[in-house]
Amino acid sequence: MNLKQLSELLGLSQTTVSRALNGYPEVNEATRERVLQAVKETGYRPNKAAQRLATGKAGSIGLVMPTAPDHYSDVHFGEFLTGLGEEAVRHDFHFVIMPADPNDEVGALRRLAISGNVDALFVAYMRGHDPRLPMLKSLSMPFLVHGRSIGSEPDYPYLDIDNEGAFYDATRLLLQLGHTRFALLNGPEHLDFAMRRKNGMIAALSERGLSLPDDHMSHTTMTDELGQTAMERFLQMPERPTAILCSSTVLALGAIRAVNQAGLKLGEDVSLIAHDDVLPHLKPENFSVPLTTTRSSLRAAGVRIAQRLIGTIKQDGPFPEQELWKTELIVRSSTGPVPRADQNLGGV
Amino acid sequence: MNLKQLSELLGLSQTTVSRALNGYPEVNEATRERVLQAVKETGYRPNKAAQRLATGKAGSIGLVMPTAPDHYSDVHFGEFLTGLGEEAVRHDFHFVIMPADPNDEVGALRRLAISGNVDALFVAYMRGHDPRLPMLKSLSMPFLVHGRSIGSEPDYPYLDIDNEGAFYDATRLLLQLGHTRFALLNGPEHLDFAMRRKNGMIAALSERGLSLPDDHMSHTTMTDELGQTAMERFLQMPERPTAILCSSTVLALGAIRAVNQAGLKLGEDVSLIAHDDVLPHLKPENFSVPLTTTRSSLRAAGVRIAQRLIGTIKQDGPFPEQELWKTELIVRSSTGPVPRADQNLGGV
DNA sequence: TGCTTTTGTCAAAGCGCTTTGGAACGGCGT
DNA sequence: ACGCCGTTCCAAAGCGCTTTGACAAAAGCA
Repeated sequence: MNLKQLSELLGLSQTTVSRALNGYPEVNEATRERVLQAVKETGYRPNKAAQRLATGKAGSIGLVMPTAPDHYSDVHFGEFLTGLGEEAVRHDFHFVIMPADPNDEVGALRRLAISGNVDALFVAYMRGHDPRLPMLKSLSMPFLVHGRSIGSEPDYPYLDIDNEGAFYDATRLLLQLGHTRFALLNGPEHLDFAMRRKNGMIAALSERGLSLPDDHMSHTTMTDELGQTAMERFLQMPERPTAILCSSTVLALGAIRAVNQAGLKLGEDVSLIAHDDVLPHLKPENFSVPLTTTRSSLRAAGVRIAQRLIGTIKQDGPFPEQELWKTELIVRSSTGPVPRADQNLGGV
Repeated sequence: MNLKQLSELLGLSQTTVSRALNGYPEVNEATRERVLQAVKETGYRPNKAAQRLATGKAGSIGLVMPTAPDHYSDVHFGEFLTGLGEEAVRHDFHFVIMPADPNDEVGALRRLAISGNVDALFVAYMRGHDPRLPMLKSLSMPFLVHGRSIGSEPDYPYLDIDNEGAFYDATRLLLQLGHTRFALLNGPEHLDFAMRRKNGMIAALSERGLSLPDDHMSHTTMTDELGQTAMERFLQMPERPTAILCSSTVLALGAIRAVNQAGLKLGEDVSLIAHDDVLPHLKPENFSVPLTTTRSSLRAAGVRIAQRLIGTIKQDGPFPEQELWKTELIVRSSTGPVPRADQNLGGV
């Protein structure tokens, strides 16, 4: 069943049917209804290839999937992709994926761009001075990045959350509660978001004349096991930290296991604030001690990025080039005043 | 630059140029050379959409990417995808990916099929009685599965490795070395390959009148941390197992850490055989005690699957419908005779 | 030499859609 | 009655490629 057959069936011209389908104003509402009805009955679906040829739009956005262990072992990426996918399906867009050796991300991105299969590109997992950025800019194809890249000219379209602000605020809260000995469970060190969170934390600390020694930071892939291991190390320190910042609720899950196994009480002996990406299977309010968090939905970011990308392709715009989402600081029970015994002991 | 312009430039007809490009025989070799040369100089690339429209082929294969934590936290999938991608790039094919809620895999697969964006479908991570299979069969679109599905009618095209055989052989080797107390570090219980490996192991054991109690099996996502945890549990048993089978070298990595930390010697106190997917960053011969393995390259499987899928689409066939790859049993130093002290103690 | 094959090339007809430039029609004012 | 406008629809021209059917030119055969 194609447009021609459908239009013959309806006794209309192809033009009219096409316009009815694509929401053009110059077609009678009654006619449009009739067309829509016929589409339902016949199960007509426009041929994608023909649409692509006629419009010059592929209806797809490209992304290269790095096959490095770092990226894969990451439920966060899955959650984000789900958001992207949700919105894409809604507009009948799809993703073209190119698996690539992590050493050849730039090349893979270029190949994807010139393949003619995509209208726009998307990248994530930004690093400092990210080499993909100059490449994308030279490409004359719309693109959007999730996150930012420290050290790069900030003249590219992005969506990011205010990582510095989030961890700055979280640190301030803990400082106000009297804590002076801090530690950080962070994501992989080379990733932009991890750097920014660290910076935000350090900024707040230095306002009080405190610093954060290297051995009080852990940079790992964000799994619960690694969170536990790192936390165990912190807890074995002679002057163990009482205030922990944590880049993910997944890391926090492990960290809290370590706290419990050490016979300590979360929110009393140890205060912890985690960043909450709103993962559906891991709700901070359901932890045995509900978690104080900085919150920003990863899935919502995916939805928004898909929206902007698709909007740009369809030229629905204009969209803001750069969006920086504030996070919410939600106080629950995992934070409390510094324990009496640890007061006035001075910072690390 | 399009075909028309290119042909005018060359003083040839579009037909001839098109034929020269697509390897048809009825064009003079000298002419073909000339065309190819011009393509290089002008950087001409055929318009994908037009090709799709003219040929009816999309030049792409679809896969739904489950966003469940299980699948993501899996370097194995990345390695496999790399193989697929390698071969796809070679033929200028691409993947269309649809991220999907794990509860809606079947629906996502159907949407992908009717979207008109793909010529063929690919699925992996098969489970028993997999509900995707009947759906795919009803679809009149070529598909290929990696793995098999216990409990399903075996009338679908697949590529799988002989998981039963691999673990049967591995178990026999350990039995011949005198071991009687076994344990298994396996992948997620509901996945077909894990079931088959367990079955192969149990088959070999029962030939000697041995069995494998539930607490001597661990079913987890295949990360090194979880391998370590599970192994620690095995080693704390009053009659600790001396022979370990392991579904991945990644699990083995953690397991061996546990062995070392318990002050035991691999290949002497404990023998271990792991399945080796030939992950580039984890070579069994580079372990401090080189690992005895059952080997089958996951990347090679990816390449082969892409070949078959692309071949089917291009009707290059015929390909065998079902392929079952034998694994190699490669003996290195992580296996040795049962320790003297543990001899004749009887199986679990 | 005249005849049939083979070889190398071409013009033109799609593939199924979007979109441009008009045309038919009714309602309005004069 | 006429001309003019806005609305609603249509015919036809692409989009860039593949492929069919035909045709010259070259080659093989008698």
